[in-house]
Amino acid sequence: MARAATTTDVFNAIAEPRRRTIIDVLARGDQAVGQIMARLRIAQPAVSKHLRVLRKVGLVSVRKEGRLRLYRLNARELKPVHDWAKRFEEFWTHQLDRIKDRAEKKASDASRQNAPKKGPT
Amino acid sequence: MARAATTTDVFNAIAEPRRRTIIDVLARGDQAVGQIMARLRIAQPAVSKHLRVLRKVGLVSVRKEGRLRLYRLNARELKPVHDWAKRFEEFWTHQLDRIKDRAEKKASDASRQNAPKKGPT
DNA sequence: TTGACATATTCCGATATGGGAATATAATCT
DNA sequence: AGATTATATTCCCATATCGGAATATGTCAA
Repeated sequence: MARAATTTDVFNAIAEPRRRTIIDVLARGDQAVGQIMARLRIAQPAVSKHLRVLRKVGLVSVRKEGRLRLYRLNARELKPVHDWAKRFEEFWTHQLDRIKDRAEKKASDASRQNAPKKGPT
Repeated sequence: MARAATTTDVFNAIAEPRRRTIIDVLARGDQAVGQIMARLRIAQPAVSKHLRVLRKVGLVSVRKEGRLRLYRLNARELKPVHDWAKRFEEFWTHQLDRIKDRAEKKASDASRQNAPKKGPT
């Protein structure tokens, strides 16, 4: 198996930094491809390709207006990312000592399970 | 240019679901490769390879204990992910109407810039 | 129709992937 | 030393990537 497609899920889609930038740009309001192109300073086909990926994972939607394609962010698709990352928030917001202690305790439990030779205490 | 390496940054590293699972497992305390292997139900070389990626981006560190390699999560490296995703939190926590309105307003500004022909109102 | 503009798609190539299989390294035991 | 256990590395390959260049599609204007 090779690397999962970028269109597999949101996590894969946002791995590419330019796609995150596009998301940032769209967060300020719907934009046409040309505008995104201008902000990102990358060629038009590249922008279209990135937008396609974002569309496939549901992060953006398109609407036609004249010859323009206005893209809209569907930020709710980012919730899984936020939810997942949020579970680790305590690791940098709380003072670290308690976390470290807890981790060390569990760690010694773990090593005891697999390496009983290296006696505890 | 091809796709960025998985070791380029945290966003690329966590795109792979098994690596996120490893992170989840390590969040409960340090673990040896064998334990991770058991939880993920994937072969040992695969685990080692994933751990290598996580190490390269600083998400985990290793410590030797006998023949074991105990891996520890360095969750603080996930802060950028959380910070980035958090900026969109309002999009799903607040009631959507205001957000939508704001987006639509900006959108019409945008389209007016590039497509004055399709004059609004 | 012809032309200009906005965007999408196709083709190309260099590159990295992730898993499996085999092998290497390291630590420990007998 | 030899055997066993734990983990890492190497080799292989099918696959998808991202950007660039070229081209296709679609919309509006003269």
